Amino acid sequence: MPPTDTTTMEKILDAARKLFVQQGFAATTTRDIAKEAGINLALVNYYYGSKQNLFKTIMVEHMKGFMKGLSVGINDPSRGLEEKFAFMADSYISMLLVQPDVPLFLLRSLREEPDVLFRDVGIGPILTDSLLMKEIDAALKAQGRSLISPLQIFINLMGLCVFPFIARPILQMASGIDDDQYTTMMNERRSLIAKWMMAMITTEQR
Amino acid sequence: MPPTDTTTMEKILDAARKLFVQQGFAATTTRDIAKEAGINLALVNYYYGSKQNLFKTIMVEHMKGFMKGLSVGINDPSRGLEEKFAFMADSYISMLLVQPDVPLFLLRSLREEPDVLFRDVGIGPILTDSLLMKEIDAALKAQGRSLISPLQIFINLMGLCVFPFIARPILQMASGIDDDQYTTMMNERRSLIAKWMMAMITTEQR
DNA sequence: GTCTATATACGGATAGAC
DNA sequence: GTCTATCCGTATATAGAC
Repeated sequence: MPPTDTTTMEKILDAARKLFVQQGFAATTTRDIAKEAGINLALVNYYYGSKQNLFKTIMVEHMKGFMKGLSVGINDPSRGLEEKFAFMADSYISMLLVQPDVPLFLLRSLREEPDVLFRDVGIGPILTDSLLMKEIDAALKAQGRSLISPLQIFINLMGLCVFPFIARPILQMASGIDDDQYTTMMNERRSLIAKWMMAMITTEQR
Repeated sequence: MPPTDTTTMEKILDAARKLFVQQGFAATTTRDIAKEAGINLALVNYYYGSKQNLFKTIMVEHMKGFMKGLSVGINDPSRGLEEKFAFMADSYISMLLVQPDVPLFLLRSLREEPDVLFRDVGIGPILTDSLLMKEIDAALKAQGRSLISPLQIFINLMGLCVFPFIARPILQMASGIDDDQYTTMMNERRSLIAKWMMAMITTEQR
């Protein structure tokens, strides 16, 4: 995206983002970051104080981006339930094809520093009163399946989108398919997921 | 599980397993391991040569355990398709409730050292000729949905089982539910997943 | 703002006594 | 087999010159 970087601060941030997301906090050194950014080692601390602080900056940035996108998707009044599923799946898959390492980075980071979630990102239970959850709930009730929590369905949506990217190495090995075939499959999921979601909701209770 | 450890080698292995799985390779020090095991620092290298080698031992151990369980599940001739789904989901969820950090550990490790997969574990495309894949394929064809790869369905199965554990922190935050409620939900999934899987397969093509 | 040089600490690994 | 002591490389961070 940035062919010619602008300021030194941004060079550092770009390098740090790339390395932290790929390797995590402990495996990334400030020397790696300085080299990747093409700047002097001392400048990392000059601009960002500490490695910890630089990491937190990257983490909060990604976390906020995710929450923002999610918030828009689950509260879009212009789309019905299936359209919401389709739009969200398509959006996530587009993002994941470009940045496949981000989910693992976020999930890993949240285990190491769960406090960041509500301290620096200010995350609350944004799902609870969302339009999407209301619509899922209504659809379930229409099928007489009110015993199932709408959250179960939401978890499925996220899992169907994200998991194939997180688990790509092992899934590709176990199935013996190559990179191109896998990417093709991910693109097919753009439209499949919404249909699967509706099938899970509308299947009759047994 | 082990209230009284036996040999020094096992003490080290148990400590290393716990810490590596929780924190990953880079964030875990040999000193941490020695302290956790209650043994002398020098003994780590005495028994396992290097931190790298100890880590690989743990990684291969978990990887083989996973592959073994998977191999059994997908080739069980005594169960039909829906029963396979139900059995596999139930097995995975039981394991994940006890060891929720293992999937993230494996997926992370495989990114860092993908070679270990076929070098030390000897993993091939075990899915390709499995009974489960044949059955999924047959079920899809029976619905006139031969355009969908059975692998897509398998990915869904794994995602529905594993993802809620990997993403637990963020999902719990976003929904505002507590630990007990979340565990209850995971237990409900034991029986839900197989039904969802069948719904995804048997829903009519549109 | 950017560089060199360095303080300070920590981590992996081993030598050698017991 | 287990311990103490230590070597040696590397990492974060900063002081101070330019």
